[in-house]
Amino acid sequence: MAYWLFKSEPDVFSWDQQVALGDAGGEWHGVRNYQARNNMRAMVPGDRGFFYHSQKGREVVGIVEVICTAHPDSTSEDPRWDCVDLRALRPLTRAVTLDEIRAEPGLADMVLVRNSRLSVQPVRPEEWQRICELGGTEP
DNA sequence: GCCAACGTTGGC
DNA sequence: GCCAACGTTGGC
Repeated sequence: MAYWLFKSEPDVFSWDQQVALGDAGGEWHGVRNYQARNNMRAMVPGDRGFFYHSQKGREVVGIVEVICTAHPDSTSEDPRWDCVDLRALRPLTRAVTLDEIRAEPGLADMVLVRNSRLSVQPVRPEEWQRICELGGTEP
């Protein structure tokens, strides 16, 4: 199983909205960046992801599950853009902020820190473990 | 709201 | 295929 991180501005699409979609989940649409798209193409059902609030919050707030492989993004006519579907699994007991992540020696090399603009990014197993610990939830 | 970092586009 | 111009993202 692989781990990922999905970024969203809470004003546009928040964790609460993801939760409201229920177990059926929904498309992670709107990504128009090749690197982010390629990451979604590499996903398989069962992969896990952190749900991160950018701009307002700047913190990891929950855990999602990838529920299907990449397919055309229904919000684009352009066949280049694919996306996966996600469903909310559980919130973190407490959100883990970007500042905390930066302050953790073991997390300093996260893509979130190194390339803050990439909206869908891979997470290493040890990073996953550590953020789950900080967030007070099972990995 | 500003600006640095990064990605994309298009002229050559 | 290079690179300048432009647009977007996201932290501050």
